[in-house]
Amino acid sequence: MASRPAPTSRRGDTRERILESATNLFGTRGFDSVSLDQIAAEVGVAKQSLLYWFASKDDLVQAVLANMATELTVVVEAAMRAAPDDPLDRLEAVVHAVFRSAVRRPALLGLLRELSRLPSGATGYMTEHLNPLVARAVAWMQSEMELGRLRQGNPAIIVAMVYATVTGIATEPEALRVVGWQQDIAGLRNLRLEMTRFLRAALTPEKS
Amino acid sequence: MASRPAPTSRRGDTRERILESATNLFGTRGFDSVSLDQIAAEVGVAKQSLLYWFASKDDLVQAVLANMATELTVVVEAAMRAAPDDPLDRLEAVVHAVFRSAVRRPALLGLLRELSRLPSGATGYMTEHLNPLVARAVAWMQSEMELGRLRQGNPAIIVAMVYATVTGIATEPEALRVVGWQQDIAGLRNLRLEMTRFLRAALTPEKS
DNA sequence: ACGGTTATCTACCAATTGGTAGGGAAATCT
DNA sequence: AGATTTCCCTACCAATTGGTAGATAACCGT
Repeated sequence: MASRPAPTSRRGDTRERILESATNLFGTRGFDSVSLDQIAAEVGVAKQSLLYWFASKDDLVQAVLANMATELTVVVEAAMRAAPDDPLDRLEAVVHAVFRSAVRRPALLGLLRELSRLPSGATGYMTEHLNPLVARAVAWMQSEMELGRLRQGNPAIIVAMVYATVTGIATEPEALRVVGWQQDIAGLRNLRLEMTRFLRAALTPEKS
Repeated sequence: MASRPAPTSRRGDTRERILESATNLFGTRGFDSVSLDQIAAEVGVAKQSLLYWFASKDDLVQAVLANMATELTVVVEAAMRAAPDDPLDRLEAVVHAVFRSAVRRPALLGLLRELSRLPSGATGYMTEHLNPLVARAVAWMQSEMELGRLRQGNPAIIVAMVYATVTGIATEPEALRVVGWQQDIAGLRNLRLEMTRFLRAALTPEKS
């Protein structure tokens, strides 16, 4: 009685497909709002298959976060390396890269914002994971300030502020729709340009 | 058999106490993550008392959002009226007021960010509620731009960007802690000043 | 003093949650 | 070939979820 359908011939990418779906759902709807059943349904697999690959929901969350951290790190570092030397140009390149990633995959920055809701254990893990990236950003900004190539200020807070601006814009399309922004290709381009000008203006050194 | 404890002599403020707790919990932990039992426990009342005052969880959410919208509107409009005429000073005053509210009550802006997760029905309701406020902000910014008293740009997007910056900073203390910010009174003051300088720099008109 | 309204409670309930137990097909190893 | 491991499944389960039913006590106007 060959009643059970053959394993649907999906190649051994189940684990990655779970991670993919979980990332998108967690990042857009929040951790608690997404059930294992929903993820399983989207992947097209039984819930217990999730629990085979990830021992618990917490484990899955952690894997998703780790994934996101490395993905983000790769994007930022690649943009950083390829960018010109002038700090404003460089910042623009990084923001552009992150923004493009976020548009293609809104869950990416959404996950970052979800961190505040986690039982603080995972937060610690993540900060540890992202700390090198953040520390380098702060150090870089500080040194550029000292060279007078960026506006003076508290580099740590300013890094946080740039992060807040980009993340907020990228993860809250509602806020943009409320002010009447059109979500099409032209609108997206315009948004990016406007954001770039905003950040440039915010960070350009005062001509002393 | 006077076994049941007398209604604890709490004055008829149950409804407001429910709204208060619900606002804080929803705003900090998210809608789906907070159960009616949790709210009831915090208020010190049976869950069915919540359902007496609010027919369903959705009703409660809606009431919380309406509350938040008016509260925010009051804060912004009061600051707007009391502020000086210069647009940068005025913006600073409004940001200051909103920021102070948000620090005292982190859930306020947190709720705003939660909107993206709602089943889009409530989103529509909220945009309708907040639209006047937003529309006036955009119109004001546009006219000031035309007068050359603010940096030129797309006023709608810039309003959204200022919102994103302030909201992000106010609702994501984790992001600040990652960059090494100290959450004390001095740190808070410093944060506010730095944010003000950031926004001023971003919006000051280019000397043509 | 009394009938209705107001406000709160206890007792349930069906659905959903994250998770366990264990079975079976297929691939891999010896 | 036979044993073992890998991968996914069906069948359950206890706890929690939002919500219903209905009782009870206090208050209120008459």
